[in-house]
Amino acid sequence: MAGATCDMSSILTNYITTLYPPIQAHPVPPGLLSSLDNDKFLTFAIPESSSELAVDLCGWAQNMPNLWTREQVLDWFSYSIERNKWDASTIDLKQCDMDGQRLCQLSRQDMRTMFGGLGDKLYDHLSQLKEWQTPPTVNTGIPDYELNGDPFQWDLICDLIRNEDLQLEIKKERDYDFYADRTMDAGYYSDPISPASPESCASAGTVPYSPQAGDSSAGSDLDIKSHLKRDVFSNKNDVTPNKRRRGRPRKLASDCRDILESKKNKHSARGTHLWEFIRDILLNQDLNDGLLKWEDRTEGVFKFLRSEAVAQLWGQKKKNASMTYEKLSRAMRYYYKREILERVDGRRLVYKFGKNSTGWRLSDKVSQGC
DNA sequence: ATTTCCTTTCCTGGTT
DNA sequence: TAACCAGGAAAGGAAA
Repeated sequence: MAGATCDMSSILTNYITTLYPPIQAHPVPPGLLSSLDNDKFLTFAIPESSSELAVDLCGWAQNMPNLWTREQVLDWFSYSIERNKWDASTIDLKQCDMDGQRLCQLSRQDMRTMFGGLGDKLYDHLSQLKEWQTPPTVNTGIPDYELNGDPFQWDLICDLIRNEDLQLEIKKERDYDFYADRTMDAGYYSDPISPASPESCASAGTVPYSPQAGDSSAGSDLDIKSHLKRDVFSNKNDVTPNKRRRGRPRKLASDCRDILESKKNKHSARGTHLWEFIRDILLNQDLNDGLLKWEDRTEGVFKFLRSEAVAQLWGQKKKNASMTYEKLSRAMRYYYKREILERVDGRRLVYKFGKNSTGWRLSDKVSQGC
């Protein structure tokens, strides 16, 4: 019996690890990892301007704005509205309905006319993105990281490069064999929905989706690489050292992903939301192992096949051994009100993604292994 | 220190 | 009878 429990635990652990691999599992330069374990990490200087720019780079500047689809343009508007804490009700969404080419043709005055006070901010942000999209092809002499196509790794780098001390660490490590002759794995493209959003990570470790596939931000790995190098190694003059980041310091966790997650979403970490956890299982059919299944893929209807096993998995992720389907389902029912889930009446163990859930639609992600 | 969000836990009562 | 559903209430943890 004990053995069986142990086996189950082992299976679940493996499952969790596979679905949400700790970032340490990937090769990260030793200097960087040691810095993560250092308390200094919590109080490192975060230069506002460069950090925000770095976030943008990691999220938006991976595709030429003039190549954005209408959906991507809308996503960008949405992101910008939120980023600037703008009252969305003052924006006529019809004005946002354009593709990237049209967007890039707008002058500052056009933006002002269309979006009022937000127009300047939009124009400036777009200009920054366009500028970052045309980096000089200067060989910095700095070896690349091996990212293994893992978006968490990208996030880690994005996070680290905003940190002056870590920049020094990186330089110290520049001759370390670890990076030597490494090349970038082009297996991942970040989601434009929002920089480092949960959605962008939904396909993490699953199936990279192609920029040609239509909806997502594209952009070559070379673009990103150039951006990273520029931010890490070229913008030293922009840095204001030892300025503490606003708000509560991030918790130092053994799981580096937690550290990264804390900045991505107002209140949640990637995969921490139950509905995202469920979604990710559904999108990882190879790992699903009969836990959940799509009843109607296009409508977002799914069914729990092994409800208690899913609950245990959720509990394992939340380090809560007492999680049950009863409790999990209560949390699921709270999503009805927020329209993240919709009721499916008369069907046991069946739920449906609602309009406020993202990342599960076939149009959201092409080729997610579903 | 406070507020907000997202659960988690417990519960009662109903349905399949 | 067991399993599940619905939702109220209170509380906890984390982040802002």
